Amino acid sequence: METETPVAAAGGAPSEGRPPLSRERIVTAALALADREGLDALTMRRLAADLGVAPMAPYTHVRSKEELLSAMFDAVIGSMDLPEGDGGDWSEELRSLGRSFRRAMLAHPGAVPLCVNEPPMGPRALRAAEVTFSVLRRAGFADRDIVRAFFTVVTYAMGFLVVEVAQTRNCPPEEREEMERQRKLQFESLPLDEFPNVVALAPWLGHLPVEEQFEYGLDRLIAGLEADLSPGRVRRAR
Amino acid sequence: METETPVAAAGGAPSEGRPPLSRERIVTAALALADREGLDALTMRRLAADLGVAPMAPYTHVRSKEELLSAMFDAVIGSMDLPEGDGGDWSEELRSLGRSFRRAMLAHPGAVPLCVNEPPMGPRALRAAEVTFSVLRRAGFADRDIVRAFFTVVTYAMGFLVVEVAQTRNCPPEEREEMERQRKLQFESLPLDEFPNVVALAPWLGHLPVEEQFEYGLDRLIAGLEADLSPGRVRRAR
DNA sequence: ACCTGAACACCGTTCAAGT
DNA sequence: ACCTGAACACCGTTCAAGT
Repeated sequence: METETPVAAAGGAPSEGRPPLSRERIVTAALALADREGLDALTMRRLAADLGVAPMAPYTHVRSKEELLSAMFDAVIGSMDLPEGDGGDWSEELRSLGRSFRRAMLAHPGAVPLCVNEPPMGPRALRAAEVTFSVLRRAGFADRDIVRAFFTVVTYAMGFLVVEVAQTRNCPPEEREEMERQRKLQFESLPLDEFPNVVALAPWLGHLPVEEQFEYGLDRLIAGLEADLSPGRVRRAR
Repeated sequence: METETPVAAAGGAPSEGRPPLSRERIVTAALALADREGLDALTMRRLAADLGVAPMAPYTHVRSKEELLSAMFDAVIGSMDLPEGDGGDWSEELRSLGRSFRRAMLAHPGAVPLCVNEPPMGPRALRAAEVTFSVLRRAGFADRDIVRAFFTVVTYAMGFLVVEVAQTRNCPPEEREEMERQRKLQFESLPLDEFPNVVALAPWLGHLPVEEQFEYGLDRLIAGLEADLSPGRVRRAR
């Protein structure tokens, strides 16, 4: 988070001049730990150790581990870059919001798996939602479709991110190429009569350029929304 | 799984006439446990207890908990209903594959969070992938776009499901209506000057008909794919 | 109000034995 | 080959104390 207070960041002696615990300090430390070693390594006990404090101390500021996880997710989404101006093509603005969401989440890969727990509607995430709603409203969507379109884009982006970081986390970049080659070979060697398409597509299935794939899906989704809006098409009743 | 052997399903005495452990029996029991009490309750120790066996016994058939989770996910996707005929509108077939995926996953809600670990490309899931590829090929997509379109639809469906079951799990149907009313009120009471759209959309944000929302996104996505394919539009180079 | 320390009821997995 | 039992190094959270 950019709101992080950098005071005494390099934790020195355990109990000397240590700033008092606060919700924000706890969330920041939790994000740092999850980013460094993965969400599984984020343990209330390890978190307390990182903060130089007894295992139960964080519970004064956070009701439970689950509440902490929610706060972490909300904090990351709250750090999204949001467009300022009200001008420009709505579809380009929506695309840019999608990219912004991905960028913010990738800055804290440890928090990405939290996507699965709840839609991004926490206190700090609300600003991003508001901006997205206003973009869709100016595009001409009806109230109901604004909400539907919003959740559709969010669903796509979350699904993508969650799989993206899961893939990149459990396989360091050095082994990456080798793994892709392995997977390609595996698909190629399947029985041709049973899996003709999997075999034929093996080269593409082995190596998915992640950036391009994100853009492709986002493009198709927004094109689909555009088609729903365009005057040449009959709007569905209700 | 429909391949489940129903022999001695009602586990009686701990060590009398019990069928020998097998990978399949383990996966089936693990799915049953996860469906009943959630993925968090799926513990190697509890699983062993359910199977009437020592904590370490399952490890003879399964290398680690992670491997078991992969097998569970693959088994659920392998249970998808797949269209037989090669006829019909490709977009309708794709829609129906999306629905089939959701139906299969919802039949085992405990396995849904596993979506985040890997794309559905395991041994049993491959049949579903093959069918989807063939539908997209007949639609006229180039090899590369077949794969891109496939992963886009899968990403959307997985993202949707993961949030859907997370929402329905930690809130029983009785409390559901009350929670929705609460959320609506919460959105309505936000400062109007800061969140005009969130306030205006509160009724829709409170209550999202889940079935409809899934169909909406799937429709828009497929419409977007259609637009990429239609002759009236210039196909992108490369 | 904020933090501590011991304790409870759990985990996944290793390892050496058993049959 | 398949299963057991004890053990190791952990969990989240409750509870009674401390300051």
